Amino acid sequence: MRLTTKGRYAVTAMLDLALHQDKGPISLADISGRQEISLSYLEQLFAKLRKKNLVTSTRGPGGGYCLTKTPDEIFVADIIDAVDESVDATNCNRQGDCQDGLTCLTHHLWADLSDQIHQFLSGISLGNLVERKEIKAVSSRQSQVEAEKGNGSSIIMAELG
Amino acid sequence: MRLTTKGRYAVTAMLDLALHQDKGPISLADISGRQEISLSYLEQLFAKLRKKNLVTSTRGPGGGYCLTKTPDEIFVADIIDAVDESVDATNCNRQGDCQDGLTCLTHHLWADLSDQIHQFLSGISLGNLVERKEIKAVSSRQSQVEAEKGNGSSIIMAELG
DNA sequence: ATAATTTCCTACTGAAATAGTAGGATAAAT
DNA sequence: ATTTATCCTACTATTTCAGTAGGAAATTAT
Repeated sequence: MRLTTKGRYAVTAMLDLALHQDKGPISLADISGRQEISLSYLEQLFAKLRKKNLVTSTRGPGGGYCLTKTPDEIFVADIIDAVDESVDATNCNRQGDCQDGLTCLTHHLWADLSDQIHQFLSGISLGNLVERKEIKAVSSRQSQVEAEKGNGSSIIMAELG
Repeated sequence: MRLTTKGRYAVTAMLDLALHQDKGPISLADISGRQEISLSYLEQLFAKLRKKNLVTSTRGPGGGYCLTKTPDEIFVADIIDAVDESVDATNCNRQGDCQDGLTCLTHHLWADLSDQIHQFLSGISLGNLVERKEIKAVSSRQSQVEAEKGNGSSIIMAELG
């Protein structure tokens, strides 16, 4: 089992999509700018997300990605699974054949742990995350930073603040 | 965060110790035989377990390793931690400085997940595992296999069965 | 004493995965 | 026609895993 930057990037990018979905298709360049994830790496992750039917794409100017379902119907577990980060802690892929075709001494422990993690992550939807106030705060901070980058003016934001 | 063979081996070996602690110091060769873990790799893992004061060692013939505390006082989380498999799912080691010194969009999600996993694994002691009937079953199977290897006779076991 | 056992310690290694980079092809809008 | 953006493949430095190898030091038994 691993949970590394890959899975975190995927969830972060999908959450970014959920937060900005009202603006139509969101380009990976936008997500890359806001979340500071390499554009090319994002492309590879979204290839997998698209294959798993979590997002749809439109090409050309004004194009980008949209969520296939509503944020409430997309769960963190689905996203992590889509980019090949298994949430399974057993060595045998839950087959129970970890020691010469039979179960190893700790098989049941890892199976239980896997259940715990999976239950937790499949209980949290993008919709849940969007509603969290800590995440709203981070998101609005990111929008400000991007706006300042975009028009090169910190005076406007200073006036708003 | 990762949970791989390393952490699983460590927990399995420690559980093996707990199951056989009545026989005095247990050699890594014994554990290696029963759990099918490379002896040399076990040595490296036990170097870490010893540093974290989870086991004590005695050298020479009849020597081996003993648990420092009772099985009820040793928790799975301690073991995994000892062999450097962090149970932390955040990218910033819970510092909250994952994006330019500030928290990234999904920081709180990974912090919560980390709490879940840690809570689960630090709630399970070696003593708990020893009492589980699935684990008792696997352990007695392993003892039989080792006995057959040892005396080269399957007749005796056939009589017992 | 000597031999056997067992821990202890360091260095090395093949394989795999991560986290990218690079370069270009394809499609759509202005 | 140009720009924007996805799409696709291949390459790569770094790290870690999981294990091998070889020997030193300590302890027990013969």
